[in-house]
This record gives sequence, structure tokens and C-alpha cells, in this order.
Amino acid sequence: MKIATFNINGVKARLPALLDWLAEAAPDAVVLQEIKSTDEAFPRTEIEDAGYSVATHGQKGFNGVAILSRLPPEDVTRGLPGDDSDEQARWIEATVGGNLRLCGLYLPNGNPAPGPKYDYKLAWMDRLRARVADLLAAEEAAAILGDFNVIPEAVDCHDPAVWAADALFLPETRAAFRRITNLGLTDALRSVNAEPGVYTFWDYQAGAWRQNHGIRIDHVLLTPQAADRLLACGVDAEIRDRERPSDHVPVWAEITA
DNA sequence: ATGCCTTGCGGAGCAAGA
Repeated sequence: MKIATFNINGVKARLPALLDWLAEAAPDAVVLQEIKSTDEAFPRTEIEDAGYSVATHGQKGFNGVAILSRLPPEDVTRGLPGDDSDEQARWIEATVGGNLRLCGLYLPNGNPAPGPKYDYKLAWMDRLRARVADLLAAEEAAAILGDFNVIPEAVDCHDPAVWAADALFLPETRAAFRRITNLGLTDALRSVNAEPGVYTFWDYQAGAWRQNHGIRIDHVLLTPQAADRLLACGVDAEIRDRERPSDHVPVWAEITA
């Protein structure tokens, strides 16, 4: 079973690019972030025609996540537990293939830091930690994947000095990320590839893609029971070179059925 | 350089992203 995460940066603006990638990469299940669409406006029919069932958790204009699955996603839940007043659409869960829980997330950016947006990011990460603790306690196969807006290590960006004061790379951000992974999650990409300079995002500005000034912020984290089944993991960086691309590229993992 | 692009919203020019 091939799973993937893709920050699509506007699903309506990016529909041809998404359909092309789905046809080529042929993932069995995908979590999308930044669909920037309500549930009603999501291009459901076009994606169903490509062979996927669709579960969305959208909002108007910003954010928004979705799960696409060859087999109908089961037991879908929407919204990260822990704050009923949080109206931002950043979390969706479903069971796919009968035996893998997918948790798709769009973690807050947090800039500028310090400030209320950074406080929201850290509070959201604390809620994520609580959900991950529950998933681990269940001792079942789960993948927590999406746009984490966290650069875990210096090797995950072209120039650490550029990112030193940024909400994606501040020591407090990286410590909050470690408090989650240290509970017992495997970073799928790093478990198969220790090379530095593997990126998943390149800014539209200042020729970042052309100069390979990227960062690795889209991650696939696995519970031990899912990590046991990991066969391969990679980044489809080549599609960043296409017409009207997202500024993120997909990260995928092959998991035994 | 609070820029540099890009999308959504709305129907001009912001807000937000990272």
C-alpha cells in the first residue's frame, strides 16, 4: 500500500497538476493540505472519476485538509481533539486498507514568532502530542503525515542561518517536535535515507527552486506497528519543475498491506 | 527590504503563506 502527503496549495487552482500526479504516482491513499476550499466547493467528482473516494475537512479561503483513498476511507474523524473553540481545518483521520490509521495534518506556520500565531502553533503541537500518545497506547499501525511546518534538523534546510529566527526552525519549535517523535514515532524518510539536502518545499520567491534553496517540512511519521511494515519512502521532487506547481511536493511511503 | 511569488476573495488590493 502506497500512502502519500501533498500540500496542494489550492486544490481548485492545482486540479490538473493533482490529477497528473495521481495518475503517475498511483498512491492508494493521499492526505492533502491547504485545499483552500469548503467541502461543497471541493472538486470531488473529478477526483472520484480518477478512482478515489474523498473525505474533506475544508474551510473558506484558507487551510483545509482531505483524504483520498482507493478503498473508501473508514471511521473518518475531523478536527484535532483538545480545543473545541479551534475553528481552523487542520486535521483529518481515517482508516484505509482496513488496517492503517491515517492522520493527515496541516500544522500552523507560527510566524511571526514570538506572537499569538506562534503561541497557537505551540498549543496545537501540544494537542498533537496528546493525540499521538493515545495512538501509541493503542499499539496499532498509524501514520501521522502532512505539512508539519517544522524543519527538524539543520540538514533539513539549505542554510540554517536563514531560518534561525523563523517559527519553522526555532529551538522551541524543534523541541516541541522532538517531544512528539520521542514518544516513539519513526520519521519514515530518515529511516531509509540519511543524506542531507532532501527537501519538500521551495519558496516561489527569489529563485529558491532553481538554486535548490529548500526545506524539509512535510513528514511521514509512523507508529512502531506501521514502521514494521515500511518498505520504502521518497519525495517526488521532480514535479516542482512543472507549470504552476505547488510550492510543496509529495512525500510517499510504501507500507506492506 | 514588512521585498522577491502565489492563491483566495471579490471585483481593488489585502491576508496569509514559509
